[in-house]
Amino acid sequence: MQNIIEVLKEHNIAPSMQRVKILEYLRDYKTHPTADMIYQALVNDIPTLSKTTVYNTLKTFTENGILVALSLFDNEVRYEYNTDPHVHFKCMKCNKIYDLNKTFDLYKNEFIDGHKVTEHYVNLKGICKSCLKEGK
Amino acid sequence: MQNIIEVLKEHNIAPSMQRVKILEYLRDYKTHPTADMIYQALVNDIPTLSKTTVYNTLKTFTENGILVALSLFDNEVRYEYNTDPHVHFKCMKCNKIYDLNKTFDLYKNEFIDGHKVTEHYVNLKGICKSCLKEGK
DNA sequence: ATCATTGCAAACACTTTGCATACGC
DNA sequence: GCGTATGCAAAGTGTTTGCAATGAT
Repeated sequence: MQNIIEVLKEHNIAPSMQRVKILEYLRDYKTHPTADMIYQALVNDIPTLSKTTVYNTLKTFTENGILVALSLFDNEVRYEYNTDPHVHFKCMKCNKIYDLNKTFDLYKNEFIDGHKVTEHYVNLKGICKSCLKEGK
Repeated sequence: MQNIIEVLKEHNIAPSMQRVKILEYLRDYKTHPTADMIYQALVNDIPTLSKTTVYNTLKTFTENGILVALSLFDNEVRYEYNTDPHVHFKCMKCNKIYDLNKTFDLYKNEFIDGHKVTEHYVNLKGICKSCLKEGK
C-alpha cells in the first residue's frame, strides 16, 4: 500500500488534508467515482469540503498523472488511480464500473488506415454479476 | 441511398423540414457531429432553427433507433446514423471522429467474471492521417 | 510574512422543460 | 380546426473562474 503523502511529495504537491483524503479514497475504493461521488463520500468526514476543492484537486492530480480521468460511458467523467490500461465494464442497472482483468494489445501504437493510434479503450456494458443475482 | 421521408414514416415520425434536414445531414456527412455542430451546420439553411429543436429531434431519433448517441471520448455526445458496431478513432488534434473498418467480436454476448456483456465499444485516439501530413 | 490552498459565489457550457405560437394534414 | 412540432425563455446540471479568507511554513 502506497503512502499517500509520499506520493504527493514525489509529484511536488503539498499534502493538505483535502488532497490526502481524496487520493486515499481513490486508492482504497476502486469504484471509479465521479467528482460528485467523491464529494458525497468525503463531506461527512470534512464538513467544510467544497466541490470546487474536489474539482481543483482532481484536476491537479490528473495533470500530474496520479489519476486518470475517464470518459467511457454516458457522458460522465470518472476518476481512477493511474494503472495499466485495462477493460472497463459498466452495469446499466446499478451504474457501477468494474475493472476487468482482460488484456488487449490490439491497435496500440499502430497505424490504422494511416492514422497513428496512441490510446485505446475497450468499454463494455451490460448487467453485472450482483444485479443478475438480485434480478432473480 | 435511403429516402429520408420514407425512413421517418417507417418509424411513425411526422416528416417536418427540420427533421428531414437533420437526418439528411447525419446520413450524408459521416462526421459524428455533436448537437451543436448539427445546429451550426443547418442554421444557415433554416435561419429560424433553434437548438431546442435539434435536441428534441435527436432525442426522438435515438429513441426510435434511427440514430445512435455515442459517448466515446472527452465527455461529449456525438450522433451517428445507426449502423453495425465498428471501431471509432478520434484525432486529438482536429477532434474529428473516424469510423474504422475493423471488426471485433470479442466479448459480445458473453459472460465475463459473471457479468453479462451486451454492448461493447472499442475506441481509439491518436493523430489522424491528415493531421500527420500537415504536421510535416 | 509570505505564499498556496480552500471554498463561496458567480459565471459558464450544455441540455432539458414549460409554454405560447405556428405549422401541416 | 385540431393536434403536433417548433422555438423562445427559463430552469437544471456539471464544471470552471474570480477572489477573499484561511492555513501552513
